[in-house]
Amino acid sequence: MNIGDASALSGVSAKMIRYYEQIGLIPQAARTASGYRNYADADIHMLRFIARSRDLGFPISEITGLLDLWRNTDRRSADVKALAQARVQDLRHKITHLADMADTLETLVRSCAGNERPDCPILHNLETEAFPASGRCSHHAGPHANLNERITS
Amino acid sequence: MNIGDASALSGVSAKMIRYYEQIGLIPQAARTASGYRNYADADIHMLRFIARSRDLGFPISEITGLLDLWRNTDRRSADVKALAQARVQDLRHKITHLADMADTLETLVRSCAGNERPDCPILHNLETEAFPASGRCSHHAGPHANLNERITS
DNA sequence: CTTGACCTTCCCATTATGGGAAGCCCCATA
DNA sequence: TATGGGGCTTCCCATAATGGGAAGGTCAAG
Repeated sequence: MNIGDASALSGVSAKMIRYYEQIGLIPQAARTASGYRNYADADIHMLRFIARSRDLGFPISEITGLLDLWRNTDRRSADVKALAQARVQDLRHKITHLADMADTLETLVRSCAGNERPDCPILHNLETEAFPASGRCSHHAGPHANLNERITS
Repeated sequence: MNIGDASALSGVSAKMIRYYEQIGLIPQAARTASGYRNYADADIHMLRFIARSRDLGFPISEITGLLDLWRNTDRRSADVKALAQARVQDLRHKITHLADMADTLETLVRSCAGNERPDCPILHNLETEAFPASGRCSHHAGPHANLNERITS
């Protein structure tokens, strides 16, 4: 099966399949004589597993471990659970952060007349709110600080 | 005042100050004879405004407009409010998405024994959950689809 | 005058994804 | 059989915002 079919069946774009192969998330695909990648049903299965993992917020760096556990029939379900739990915590953390921003902004929005006059508490807040206080921080984020995890809608 | 002082006073890293200048978010800084950037209090003010805007989740692309409104004393507060409202909506949308993922994962986590045995409903779900259904989508995200908005903690 | 702290520019890395070009391959239809 | 269109290959580029680090100039204090 060519990469186009694998893509259609797994829901992972051909671009991404090649990328996953390139970064070593999935093994090198078999090739036909003319160089076309060739996939079997087991590969589709794996691609779907990856897609679903991405959907649930796992970064690729964690999916490596997830795939290892998946393939290892001697795994301990506790290990899987631990990975998932960490992910949930991370998600909750991000949600809290976003909700804090949204709440603050919403409060400001409600306090703004939203008319033809120029005076606006939103701008006032942006202008004067304390900087060393508040949640602002410049320290290095952890390995999973990014939020671009299959959130495309 | 040199860039280091401007950074300390505004809370924006020197790297970012240069970057903001480079992409045109802020005007070219004045330079001393030897080429050092020179900042005045008004510049610090502007940098703080930007930092606070980032804190509240505004992407840089929107801060341009925010700065314009800030400087324009003929502005209508309605325009500011509209920008902020859109931002709130966006944040809520992202929160919903993350919460959906977290809830699904949490359900799976709760159903997993987490012991020495290999059987695990989490892996089972990742393996078999339908792909065309669920929230998976490959369509292009809008201009503000990224979630990397000063979420570093 | 030296030294160390600061500044400059330039390049690179990050995350996951898509766009697009140049060129080869394969099959169906004329 | 020839040809065309669609699929495949690799390679480079862009995204958003941020930091790291190197090579080299500058400034101020000792």
